[in-house]
Amino acid sequence: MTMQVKQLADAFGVNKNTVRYYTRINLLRPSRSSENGYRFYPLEQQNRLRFILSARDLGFSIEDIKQIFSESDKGKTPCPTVRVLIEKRLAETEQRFIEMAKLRDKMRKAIDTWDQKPDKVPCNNVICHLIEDVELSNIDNEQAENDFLMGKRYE
Amino acid sequence: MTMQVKQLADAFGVNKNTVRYYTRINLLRPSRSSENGYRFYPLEQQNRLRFILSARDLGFSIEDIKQIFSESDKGKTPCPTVRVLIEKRLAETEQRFIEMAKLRDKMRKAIDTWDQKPDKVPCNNVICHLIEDVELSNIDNEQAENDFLMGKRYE
DNA sequence: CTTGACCTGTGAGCGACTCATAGGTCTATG
DNA sequence: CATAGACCTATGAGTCGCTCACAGGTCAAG
Repeated sequence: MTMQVKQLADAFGVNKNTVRYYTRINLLRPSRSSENGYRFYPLEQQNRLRFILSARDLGFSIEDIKQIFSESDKGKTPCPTVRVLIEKRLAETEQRFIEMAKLRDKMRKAIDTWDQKPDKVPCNNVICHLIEDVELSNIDNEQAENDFLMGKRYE
Repeated sequence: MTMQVKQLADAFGVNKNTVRYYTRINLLRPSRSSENGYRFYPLEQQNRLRFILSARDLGFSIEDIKQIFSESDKGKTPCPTVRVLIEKRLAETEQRFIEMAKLRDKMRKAIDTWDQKPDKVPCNNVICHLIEDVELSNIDNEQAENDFLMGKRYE
């Protein structure tokens, strides 16, 4: 029932160094063998790891998870905190999503136009004309694209 | 014509620490005052910075840019390398885009279902039921979503 | 001659791991 | 009972691309 590092890591499909890392930063709190210092993770700690992985999966940061634990460990409900935190993380994720989409489109467009262009040797001030020409054809109407990319919230 | 750090940074709208960082890692190679060691960036180096920023904007990594320079500095055309590298970076960007989209949807869905749910105090094995219940309703048909998210390549 | 705006190099911090190092412990087999 | 090999330990460094802090040197203007 109680597990050592490798057992626990294998049971949850994570790197054993990740388990050690979570232990190091005090997210997991195994008991220790007084003989050899080995960590032992009882059921409670296994549940803790399961929780950490679920929260991570939902986009919470390590700091978020620490904060959640700091409330639940006192017997307080962490739910209000969780509701606030996820809104922050969602906003960040949406921002990153938009940035990825823009970058993706920029790259695709570049590759597309480069197909027609020859390789060139660098000459005074021009290092790679492919890259340096991209900006020139970079007239974008960002807001329209944003509105599209954002999609609709469930309502 | 030749510029010091702050001038250069201001001219291109970047942090002066970024200019120093690029200099530190040998992407920029200013001349130095023999008296006080100050850096001076002539026109050639200003163009180099412009290039770095364009390449960065297109999703190239610092290592990529180093590689591009290592060819252009020898007078060789960096274009074939550039064409190969951007395909790699595009693949990564697409991957990250998909991950952001999935995460975003997961978070939105969670927030949506949480609206109906009460706050609860943690009790045996359950730290935050909001987070721990998400997995349960996590039956997704990933591939269909992927195909949608990927969009079409320009063809 | 002091103020304040510039400059220098180096080292640390960010996030969330992941790996390397160097060594201790346990179990099974010859 | 010795040894191999699979486990364990702690700690520090590496990843990426900056960004900032520190401690101090330099310069032009009032």
